Amino acid sequence: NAAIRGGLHPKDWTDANIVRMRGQLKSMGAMFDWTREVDTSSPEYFRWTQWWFQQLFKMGLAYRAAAAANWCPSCQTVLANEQVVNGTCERCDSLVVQRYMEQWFLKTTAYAEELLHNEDLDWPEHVKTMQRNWIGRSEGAEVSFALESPATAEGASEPTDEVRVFTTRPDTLHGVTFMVLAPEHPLVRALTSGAQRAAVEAYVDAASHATEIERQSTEREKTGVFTGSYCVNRLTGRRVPIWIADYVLATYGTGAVMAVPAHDARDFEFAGKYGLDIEVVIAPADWDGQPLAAAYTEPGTLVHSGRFDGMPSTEAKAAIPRYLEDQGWGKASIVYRLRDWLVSRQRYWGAPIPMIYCETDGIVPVPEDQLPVMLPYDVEFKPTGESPLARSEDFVNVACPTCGKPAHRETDTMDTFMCSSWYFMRYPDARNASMPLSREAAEAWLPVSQYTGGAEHATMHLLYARFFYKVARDAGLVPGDEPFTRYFAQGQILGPDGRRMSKSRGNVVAPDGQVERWGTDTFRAYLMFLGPWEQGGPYDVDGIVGVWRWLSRVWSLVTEPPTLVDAPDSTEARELRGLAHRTLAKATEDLERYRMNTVISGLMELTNALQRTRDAGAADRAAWNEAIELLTLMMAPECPHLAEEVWERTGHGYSVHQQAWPTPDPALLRRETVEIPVQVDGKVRERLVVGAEASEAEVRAQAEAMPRVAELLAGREVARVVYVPGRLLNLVLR
RNA sequence: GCCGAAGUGGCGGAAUGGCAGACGCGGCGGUCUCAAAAACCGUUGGGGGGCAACCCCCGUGCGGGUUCGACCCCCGCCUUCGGCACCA
Repeated sequence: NAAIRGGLHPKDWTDANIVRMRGQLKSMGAMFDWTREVDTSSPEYFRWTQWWFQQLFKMGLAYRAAAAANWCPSCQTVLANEQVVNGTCERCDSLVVQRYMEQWFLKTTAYAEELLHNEDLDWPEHVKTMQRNWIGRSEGAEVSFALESPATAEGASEPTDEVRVFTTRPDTLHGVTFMVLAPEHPLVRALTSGAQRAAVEAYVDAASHATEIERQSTEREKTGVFTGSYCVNRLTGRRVPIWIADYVLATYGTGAVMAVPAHDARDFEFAGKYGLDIEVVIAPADWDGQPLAAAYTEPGTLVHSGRFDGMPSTEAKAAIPRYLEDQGWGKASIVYRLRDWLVSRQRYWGAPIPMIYCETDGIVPVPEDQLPVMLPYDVEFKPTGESPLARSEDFVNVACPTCGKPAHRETDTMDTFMCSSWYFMRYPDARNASMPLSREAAEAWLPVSQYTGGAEHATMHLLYARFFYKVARDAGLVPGDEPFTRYFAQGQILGPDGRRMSKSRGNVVAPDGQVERWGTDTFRAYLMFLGPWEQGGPYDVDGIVGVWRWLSRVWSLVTEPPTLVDAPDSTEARELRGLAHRTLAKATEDLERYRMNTVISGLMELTNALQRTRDAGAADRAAWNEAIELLTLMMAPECPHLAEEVWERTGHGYSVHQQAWPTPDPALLRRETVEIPVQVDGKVRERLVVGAEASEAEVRAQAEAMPRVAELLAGREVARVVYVPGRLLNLVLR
């Protein structure tokens, strides 16, 4: 889309961006091993993305199925969700419809259970929670309801005599009074009676214009239409009307739900609105046999449930599915909210899907020695009504690898998430021309010990990458089970408009201007100083001059030092060394937690103290040199260029970046005296300087001797004394 | 709507049960300068009192709670941001 807007070919635009961003990364002093650079849009890389696709196909993890895509009838093209605005096309305002076509899926659900278990990963808890909720495991039962007369589902050849539903409440099965299918359910057309046809078709059409987010809104009023057909609850023999409603999604469970209005709030509301029966089957403890005023969703005792009467509902959740299984009417079942991954894109700019369709041999992978399937450069990539590659006859027409007869290539390309799901597995062996990576390289480097990326990737990229890694493991390519043992979710620097910087929004601000004006070290340190790394915020360079001033002060300390004398036991010398080591202790701790902003502020404080010492005229030689040396070492990660220069000027050899991170001296961390607040009834009234190890009695006596404290205590009785050594004293009055 | 996160001076933020506002920007006052910029020094949450050293009250989105003590923990709300499967 950016290329179309800019009137450029996507490849030229991408290549230009790569050159530019490579330069930006280097200008910012980012240190990478460039021999391992990977470009996911290069044939050397996407050859292996295609190899992965075939690997998944051979492992039975890739399959074709019909799936909906947003379709603009006027532009004749598939739209991304982002391009659909209020149900209409962002380009031409036409009403967007759902168009069904055969597309490729990857079986992410095959790994749902394993992906759910992320508790041992050293990742932020909120990201792990989001993933678990996204995968959304639900335990329940799949239950078969008998159709009154057989019906043929869309796309099926044989009629069926049942509708299957998934429910998390099998204990309420005897209270089913209606059934609801998703409007897209394949049986809808067959089950619709003549009298209901117009209403059902209108409803299905309306539902195709609503987004999934709208349909799942719990505030939106539930609507639905009766199909005119019935099915039978095998357990009770009850005749159950079949409805359709858009709050039921075709993509979850079986795309059909049984409705128990007495024990589900949504069903209760729906039954009330359409005058459907409400049958109580779980009795609350104090139930008087009267109709319920609202759905009762808590545990209780089964009633009107035949052989299960009197059973606690918690027990019935297991007993009823067991019974269903014995009868052949259903079974206990677990479903996941997670869906299989649709990877087909009807777009030009992507890795071609390396498959061939032959009338005789069906779906045939392109032979491995013919990979990569190249993406032709000279193709009309603007929207035309079909996949752009389908218009290139040279691309489409191919001999079947099996029988040699004319066949045609798949013309869809892969979701770019495919390319980004395994790139980190390529870094260990980026130039390997015979396989995606060797086992030796994988053993040496994987899994990734520290991964970093925005939390916006929590449920998609990070989950796809975990899926890919497990597939790679099962293919014997990589060690371990997880790609990223440790992960840090950085915040995002937003555009000046406060929204995410994005090529499609056009609000991207490049760092070049600031690097040019202030230099790399100032810009780097400023980015770190802006705020907590996991937080992010709007891009705003107003404060950058403060970092520039700081670095200028550091420079002046080195070029214009004080007169150095030998006075190692002076108070000033001891205080300077103590401050330097306390700063080091804090920086060490902060760096481990990636709190770069407080590392910088600590270094600024140390610099300010050094400047005060310098301005006083003279300093102890050893203490001064030690403080400057520690400051330089602590600055090396943030301001690598200035740190190197200072390192050399203070008489050290090359290089500061080859020094070990220093260790604080514990003896210097202890303060001899501390100032603690004296509180009376929780309010600070005085401050007291005491020895760090002073006892409660000692401190209390000193505090009570202070005139203001004595005044506040006059005539009152101290009921309680709270003393936290080194922190505070609190005198609580009666 | 659902899932996740965040709300602190004019601004970015610090403090994760113990002195709210470290560090920095900006503002104000000053030094230097013919002047301006830059640089440097001082000052800076709001309100009130005192000639003054200082003192008092209020204050971390809103309402409640726990605690000697709450920005921090608990309950309920509000707002903003991220994600919601074709932006990546």
